[in-house]
Amino acid sequence: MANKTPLSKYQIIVNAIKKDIGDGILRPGDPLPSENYMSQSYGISRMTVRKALAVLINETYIHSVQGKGHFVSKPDFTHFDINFKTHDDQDFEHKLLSVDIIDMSDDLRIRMQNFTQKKIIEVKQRIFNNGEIVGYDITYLHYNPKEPVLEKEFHYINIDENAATGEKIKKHVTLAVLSSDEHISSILEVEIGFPIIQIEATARNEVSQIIRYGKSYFKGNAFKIRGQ
Amino acid sequence: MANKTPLSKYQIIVNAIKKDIGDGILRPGDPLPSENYMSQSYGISRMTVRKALAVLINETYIHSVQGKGHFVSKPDFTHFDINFKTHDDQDFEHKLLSVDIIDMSDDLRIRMQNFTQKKIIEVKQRIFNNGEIVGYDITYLHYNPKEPVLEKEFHYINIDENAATGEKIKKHVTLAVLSSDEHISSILEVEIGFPIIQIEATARNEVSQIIRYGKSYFKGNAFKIRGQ
DNA sequence: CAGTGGTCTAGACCACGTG
DNA sequence: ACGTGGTCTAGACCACTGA
Repeated sequence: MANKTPLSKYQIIVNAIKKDIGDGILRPGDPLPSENYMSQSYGISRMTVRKALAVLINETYIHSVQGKGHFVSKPDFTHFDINFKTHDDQDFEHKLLSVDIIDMSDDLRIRMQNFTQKKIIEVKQRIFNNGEIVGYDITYLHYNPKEPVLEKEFHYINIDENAATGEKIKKHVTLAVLSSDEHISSILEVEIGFPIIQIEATARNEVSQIIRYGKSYFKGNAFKIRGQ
Repeated sequence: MANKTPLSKYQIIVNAIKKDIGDGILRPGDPLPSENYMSQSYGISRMTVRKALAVLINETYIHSVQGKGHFVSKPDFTHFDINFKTHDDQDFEHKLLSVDIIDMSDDLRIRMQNFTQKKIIEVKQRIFNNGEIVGYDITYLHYNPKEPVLEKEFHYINIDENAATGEKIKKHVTLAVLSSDEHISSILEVEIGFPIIQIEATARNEVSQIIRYGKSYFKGNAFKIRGQ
């Protein structure tokens, strides 16, 4: 019944504040006691209080404003932490179908808002779970003959490329629902009309140039989603 | 061109490690130098190194294993951080339609796996953006006459109720696609057959009892999704 | 100005993993 | 026994807010 390991000091603070929020003692917008106050009232160091607050910020219970304090956040009904995982909680396997350097089509030029580049890298992958195909992905990458972009891409795809200068890649994902057409049906091995979830992903650099554009097609029944 | 505020020491470490991961110098599974090593090699305190690592852990670039070290994580293609927001990046507004204490239907008994409770709280909300209705939500909550559950629920809905004891609520969200039927069409003001995204959310307590069950219906075209 | 959070230090002790 | 990460301290200085 009792916990085997006693809770750490910061975890006790975390739980106490969560309870106050849950009980409505602290309500959205309310300020928390200051770090120094909590440090003294709990009899612990300020750094330990900050560790507790960091956990709560990370879990979006609160947020901080420099010079003002920490405040209880509004519960966010619009946010979900989603895992595209299968029922048995296994990861998907990605199998490369092809990597090509192709001429940009007019459609791609428009989608990637790039009218100067002539060639682009196209990566096609099939996505499997437990031997069964569950998805199909096409990704287009900016082609720069000087850089081993593909290498980089396969090393670590979710990277802020300009991290060294502190610049951020802005990613955008759109989810849509459609019925499988002949092409998708043949790849995913489903009948035409099967519900498909299409995920369209765009990555932009600091100056809003699209440096990556991809589309994934998943079987509508192929995944499980876990919410925060 | 230059940054106005110089980067903090921990941010420099964060960027350096991100760059090494991006360049493939550090690859998934690789260990990072130990905290003490980085502390010495960068000439900063261990706590500052830990702050940098905490940021990288938070952004899922790395993970730690006590007694062993920090390791570069595999890029996770199955994870998305989703915001159900509108194109203008505004939040949705939730407008309460009704709150009732109702008799459990057989269907609900099965969905909530509760065959002892007779009554349950039903909360219906419509979800608006910019004056336009974009969604509809029905949530069922465990009814306990002794507790002001509703109050609590409206204070803060994303709460770990048993936080004080360290117990966790397990939440589960399922996303499905369907065509609008007559009922949904009348509420969301769309024609029958309109693409609808249905989100089904279940919350379980420590002993896997379902304490909350809800369904939301969103217009398929009503949202934008941001991926991590 | 005083009060707040943000960064950083130089230690300490503990828990865990491996040889 | 030793190296790793996890927790914690008691200070320090800075940046920002608001009266």
